[in-house]
Amino acid sequence: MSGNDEWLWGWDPTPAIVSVWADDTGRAIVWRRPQGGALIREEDTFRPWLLLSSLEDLDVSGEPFAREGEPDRRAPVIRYRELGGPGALRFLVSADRWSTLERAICRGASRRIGERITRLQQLSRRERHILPPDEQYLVATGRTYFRELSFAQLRRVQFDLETTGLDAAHDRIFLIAMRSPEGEVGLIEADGTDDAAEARVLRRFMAAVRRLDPDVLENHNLHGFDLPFLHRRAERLGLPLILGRLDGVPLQERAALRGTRAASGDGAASDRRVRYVAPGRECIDTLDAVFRYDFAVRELPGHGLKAVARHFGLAGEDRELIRGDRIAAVYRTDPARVRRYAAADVTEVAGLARLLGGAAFALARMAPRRYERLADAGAATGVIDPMLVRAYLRAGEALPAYARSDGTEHSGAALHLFTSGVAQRVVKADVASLYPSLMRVFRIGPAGDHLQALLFLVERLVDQRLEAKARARAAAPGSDERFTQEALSAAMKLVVNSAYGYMAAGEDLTRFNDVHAANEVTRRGRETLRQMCRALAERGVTLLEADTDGIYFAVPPGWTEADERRVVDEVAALLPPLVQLEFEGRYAAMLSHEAKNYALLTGDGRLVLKGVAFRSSRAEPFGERFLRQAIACLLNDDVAGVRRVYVETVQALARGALPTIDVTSRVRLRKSSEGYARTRHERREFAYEAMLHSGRSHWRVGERVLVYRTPGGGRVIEEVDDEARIDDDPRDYDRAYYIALLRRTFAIRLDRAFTPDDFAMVFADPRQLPLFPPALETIRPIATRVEAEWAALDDPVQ
DNA sequence: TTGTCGCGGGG
DNA sequence: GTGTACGCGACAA
Repeated sequence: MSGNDEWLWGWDPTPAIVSVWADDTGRAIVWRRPQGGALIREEDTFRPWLLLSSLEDLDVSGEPFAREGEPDRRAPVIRYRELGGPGALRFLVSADRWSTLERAICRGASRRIGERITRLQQLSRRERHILPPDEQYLVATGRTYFRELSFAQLRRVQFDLETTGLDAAHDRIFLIAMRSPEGEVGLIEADGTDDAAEARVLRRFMAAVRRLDPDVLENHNLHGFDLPFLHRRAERLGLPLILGRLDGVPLQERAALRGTRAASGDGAASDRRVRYVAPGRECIDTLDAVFRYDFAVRELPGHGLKAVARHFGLAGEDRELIRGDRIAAVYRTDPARVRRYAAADVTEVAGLARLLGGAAFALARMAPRRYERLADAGAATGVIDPMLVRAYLRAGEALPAYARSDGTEHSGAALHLFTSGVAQRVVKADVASLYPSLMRVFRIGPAGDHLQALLFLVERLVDQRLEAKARARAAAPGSDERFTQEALSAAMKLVVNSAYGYMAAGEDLTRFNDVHAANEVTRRGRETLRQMCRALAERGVTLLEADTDGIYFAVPPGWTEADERRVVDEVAALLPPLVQLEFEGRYAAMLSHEAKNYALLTGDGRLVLKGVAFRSSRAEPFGERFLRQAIACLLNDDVAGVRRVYVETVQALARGALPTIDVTSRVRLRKSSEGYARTRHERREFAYEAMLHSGRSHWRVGERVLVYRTPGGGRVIEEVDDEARIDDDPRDYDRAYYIALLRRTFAIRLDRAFTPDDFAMVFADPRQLPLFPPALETIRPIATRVEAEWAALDDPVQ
């Protein structure tokens, strides 16, 4: 083990920390659950601290202070240590409590700059580095969460509110579902509709939280809906909302960009955004995990609980679905349905949290931050920055000041479209973790990081990740150990892949960002991609598309998979060590439409669509289905089939044979009916006109509807969750409009596959031309070289 | 047409 | 003492 592994994992061995609460008085409360058993609460103390670039403010403050370890008769409570190295923030100043530091430094600073300052945060960011108390504690002690504890040993409770609406100003909570760590679902229901009944629900909820005593509270959109709603209702009812482990301490606020708008004292909405904190417990929002997941994978149909649970196979066959704005009404007539619905919610959340939550859990073993902060932080600024700060302080080195921008723009990755249209025998090759590899090969790290701590983190985490993956493979499937090692591996991957993003982060975001270093990484990346493209082209393949770290190319007829692998290996051998080009997959055919927009046909006949041109959640279902069918024919070299699909779709539309649902698109109403009434005379908007035309003169902001065009305007179909009412099928849609739309927005996505004349023939109006003109037989899909891209292959990289 | 802003989710 | 994505639609210029 390398001595500097402290930079990765901290150094204090205290196991099983499940929550930390620290305050300005230097008191820290640490909750631990060794081996997943009984909870232990420990009191600790620490000296609140900050970093300063000079001691001048302390000097002029008149407050006695002294270097650490230096005897002084006046026994000052403020002590400092001067850190080494070239960094600007070189004085680590501490006191027995924060207010002592604040008073002294602010007094001095006020004198120095001739302006009254009362908070240390008011000092220029160049002059100080301040962490919240819990992070001061974790950085100073080298402790981290969850040592020797598995995810399964955490006590996690899920809860979900059912309310009469979305607006906490007048809607109420009438039911709360809870799921215990043992998997039991309980319901707390209102026994009336007045304040007193709702207050009883809240009190029973607080008691249940106290009794179950979870380390973690979870729900989907917990920070966006449930906690703010609870907070607001409790405030209205004059009830202190105590969900944490500190006696009598209600929910606290913390600033968070992705939080909800805080109500200022007078009740008016302020610009400040907050998230709520329950001291002693960690509030984990599965929506954050879903975002983080989909950011990398980009596969989810939506981010809502129901859609995600279904996507991951967590939803039961008989999952109860109720449209959001019907829940309260359904509860009055059929409460059992709402109970099943709420129970399904908490059950799915528990599954989702386990499925996607491992990475954040593992991150909390590394970075000196609370688990709930690591779950919602961006990986670069939220994880790496605290780790680097801890590394520097551990090494006794000063932190650099925020680098002033010299105006250099950040330059990005390369993207080349070499060929558009249809290609057969397609291979995908890519470099795993290109940017971290380039950082290692060329020793590219931030200029201000003279300890090269970021490079050290990347190198050690790449190695340790291989070990974690091996341990995961060795563990029994489904076991705790397997889960833990996979989670560690995922967390390490997240950190490694964020190292580049960390350097590219905005100038005030991180201590060590460096746009020049980031640009050097992308420049090397572009160079490497270009080198791979050239080397492949020299070996007789047809380049199709190259993006950042991956290349699609087509091989000549007669090549076997062994030939394909051989060229990839040959090209891989030309690259720097550590930059590993891999054979990623092979496909029967590809339709390349635009850069990042293409369709692939796999060897076993599956169609994979990528890019907004082919995957749009807003597209009308008939168009989406047409695209899938037509592209499947096209990639199977069946042009007559493309024509047939087109003709059939046109005819079905013309006859009104398609159900109405197939021509709808999904919209969200952002203006209220009153709001739209005010602007309607200036500007008519289709979705609202469709509402009015359907006899819906009142709606709520945020309501989702399915809209479609009729000859006179438009109409709407309501949705029950993601399911439309299938009995709502008047088929009064504007047939000519949808036939035109089919060609204008869907057929056009196959235009790269044909010459203009052939395209006109394949997609000719079947009502004016023969359905299957004989010339169709001779039409073959084409591919077109983008000559400029090929020519530029030999240019020097910018 | 082009640029800026806000959303994504929850009942 | 907070800090992202990315692509899209709505709206303003």
